[in-house]
Amino acid sequence: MPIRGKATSLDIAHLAGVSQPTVSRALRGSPMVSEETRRRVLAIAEQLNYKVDKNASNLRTQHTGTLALLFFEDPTPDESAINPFFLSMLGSITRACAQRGFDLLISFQQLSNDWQADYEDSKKADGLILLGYGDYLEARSRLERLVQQGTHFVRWGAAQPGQPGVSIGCDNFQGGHDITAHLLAQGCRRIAFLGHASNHYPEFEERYRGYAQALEAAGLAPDAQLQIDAVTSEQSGQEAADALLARGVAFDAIFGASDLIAIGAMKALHERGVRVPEDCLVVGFDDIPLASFVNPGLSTVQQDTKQAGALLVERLLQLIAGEAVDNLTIPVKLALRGSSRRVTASPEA
Amino acid sequence: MPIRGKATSLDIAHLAGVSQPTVSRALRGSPMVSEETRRRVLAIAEQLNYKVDKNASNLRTQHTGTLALLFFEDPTPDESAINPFFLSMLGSITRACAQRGFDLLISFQQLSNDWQADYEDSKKADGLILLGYGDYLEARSRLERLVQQGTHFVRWGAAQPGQPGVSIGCDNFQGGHDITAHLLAQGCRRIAFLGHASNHYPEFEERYRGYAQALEAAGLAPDAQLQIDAVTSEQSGQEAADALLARGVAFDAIFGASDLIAIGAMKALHERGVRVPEDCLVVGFDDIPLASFVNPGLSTVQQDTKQAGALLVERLLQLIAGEAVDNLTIPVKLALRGSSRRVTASPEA
DNA sequence: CTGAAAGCGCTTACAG
DNA sequence: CTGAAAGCGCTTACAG
Repeated sequence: MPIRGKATSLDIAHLAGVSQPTVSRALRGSPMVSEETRRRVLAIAEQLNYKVDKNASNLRTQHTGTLALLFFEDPTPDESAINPFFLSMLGSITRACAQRGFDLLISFQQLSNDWQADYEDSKKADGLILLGYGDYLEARSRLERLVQQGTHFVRWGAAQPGQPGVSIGCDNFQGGHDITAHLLAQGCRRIAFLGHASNHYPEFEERYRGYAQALEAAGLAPDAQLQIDAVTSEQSGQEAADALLARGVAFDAIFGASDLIAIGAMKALHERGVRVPEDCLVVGFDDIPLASFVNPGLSTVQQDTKQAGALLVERLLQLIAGEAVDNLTIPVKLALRGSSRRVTASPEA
Repeated sequence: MPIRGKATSLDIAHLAGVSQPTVSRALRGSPMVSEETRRRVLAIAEQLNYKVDKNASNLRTQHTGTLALLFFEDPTPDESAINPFFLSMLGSITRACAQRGFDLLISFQQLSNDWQADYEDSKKADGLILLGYGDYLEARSRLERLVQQGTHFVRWGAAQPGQPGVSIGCDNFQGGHDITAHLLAQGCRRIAFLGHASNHYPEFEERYRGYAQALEAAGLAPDAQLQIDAVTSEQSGQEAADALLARGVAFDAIFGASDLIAIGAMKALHERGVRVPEDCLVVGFDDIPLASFVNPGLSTVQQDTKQAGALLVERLLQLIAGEAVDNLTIPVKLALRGSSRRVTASPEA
């Protein structure tokens, strides 16, 4: 038994009086090994605290048992500010990986100039999970390159026809529709939309389309004066709400394309003395943990991150196994709180 | 040039008309290769989109270029609820790793029964970063085993004499002292401490000791009636505050041993009609993002997670390089907000 | 059920 | 400056 350095399967073989391949078989639970031999090998392995060398076995088998998670967010000013929604996803993805016996390698793409970081090419991972709302049109060519290289990957985001690779996303359209219908049911007629509504941000665009359809179903036309661009950050939401106020147009509700936008907007309204929900209802999208903490609580569209993480991992594994995998859209539901509760009586904290 | 499968260094060697070791040297920037050869090799490698097989090179060199981050929290009821403080750490650790060219493997220990998951033994990582506030006495034997096995690791937490391995932590004592002194300066005399104050939770214990010393410096004695056990969660903080109220003892401030505890306590106070800060000041510890969002904003002790993450990685790398590394304590500072602002005039939102 | 042999794709002395 | 050789620690046909 070697004092220095970790034990190898050969050490165990010597001690057990068998060949090294037999040790390998015993350890991997092969049926081609007698019970007695297996027991002996296992006991010695345990005693030596032996662990299979992953590099050696990966090299031999040509797969890694590892998935890589790549965040490709727009670079944020404060680098520690990861979008809280993706943080929730991180948790569920980590768990899904662990349950299936895979390790997770994570990376933030801001730092890396070679985009997909070649995790799969360099045999560090069997496949990639892509997370992030950046400019889709910019990302698109990179996705195409991944497809072309035969890289296995799944992406969280709007599933659209003709797009490269496999996407899994929530039903942004339905979510946008339902939350808008909710505002309409509260009596709102002038609902502002804060967020990009272009094909650069397909998730937001879908939410906008749902918003527009709900309006039209109620006999209202979307008013361009009530839409202001914004990306997912509090700061951006605050600026957008300020810009909306500066336009001087009337509005009775704000739909933030993400919770961060909505929360930033609430802050702006508060600073200008516009009361939520008395003077203006506010809703968001995502249901990040913060949504239930702001005052009043933010009504929003809830994405099931637990299910999403599990599905991303499951589908990626299918892809790696060579199965065909389709895009997938996950249903959403509303989480209604104080920010969209029409008050008729006297306000209370 | 092979159509199927990734290119290897041998493929490149054939195409460049050199031996395979020469390709390896050229790619790794060895000075023992002529400029002309290097250029030729590099060009072909690029064209073939060649990437070094990490398993092969790791196996050969016997290190991985990967660090593993292990969360060992007490299992939480809602599994997606990772302590937000550690989430901030995750961000800064990821960045520090990337800057130094290391990959990060992450794992949540709740799922794994073999504790340190043997990342280093199985050659998946060169070293471990341990993150989590669990029961220290339970963790201790495991830390000892890691030391005994010669595993390289650093741990975030209270640095105490005689403890196994290297710990890096913030100055919990000073933080507890300073925030308590702040409350005293606001005129508080009956300050409750919500959180465990035993050696099972050394970080909390240190914060408690700082609290006690500040009280004593002001001529006050810590009152056991004003201390209630709690772990880091909103729920636990809420229960602790309820228990405090149930005791019927007078208090004019609450020091939550973590922000989550403090925020839970604020919720409990609010439900009982106790106003913050009019009737009772509240402070926490950590400065999680949520702290500035609750209403009123939570005064707290700020830990510099950016610096902490960088230091954890730096020290771990030193350890791996065989250097001696000491425990380290990072200074803290106060982040004062509305929850500890004594109001004399009329209250306002 | 077990062993001898080959090979995964690199890196690194060792010669020249 | 370059090549032939060895070997990192496994897994998997191939024989028996």
